[in-house]
Amino acid sequence: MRDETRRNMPLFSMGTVTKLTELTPRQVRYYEQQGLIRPARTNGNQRLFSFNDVDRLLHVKTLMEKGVNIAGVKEMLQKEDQGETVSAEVVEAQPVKKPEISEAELYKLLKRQLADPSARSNQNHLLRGELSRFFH
DNA sequence: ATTCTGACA
DNA sequence: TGTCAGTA
Repeated sequence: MRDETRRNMPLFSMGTVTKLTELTPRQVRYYEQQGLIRPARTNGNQRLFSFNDVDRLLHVKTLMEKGVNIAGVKEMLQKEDQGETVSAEVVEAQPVKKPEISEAELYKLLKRQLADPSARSNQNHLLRGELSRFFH
């Protein structure tokens, strides 16, 4: 199947996403309300995030850490969605380059997560299960 | 055990 | 944003 299709495949649970992004569930839900992401839902109304969602979330995170507010992040992601390049001062913040998280970076994150021994018998099994579908 | 929505001493 | 409540 097409790569874009794979990247939009609903795979991850809230728990997995919060561990992958280091964001709190509160933040993830809030960003969704702001229209920054639109994860799919299970029959039980549970969110199912795609690779793209995680990617965007990480993007949002780095932007916010640079002092950009929701309005600013919203504008930047919106323009990037339109294919435009966000260079800097559209917002009341610091100059933002091109923090677009690369797939390589995302894979590294996932790999570390899967290999992390400190995270004892946690839910790596869960993550593996979710990813197995992606790598099918 | 997890996640969800709504609400605010 | 945190957090507690009452569900599904």
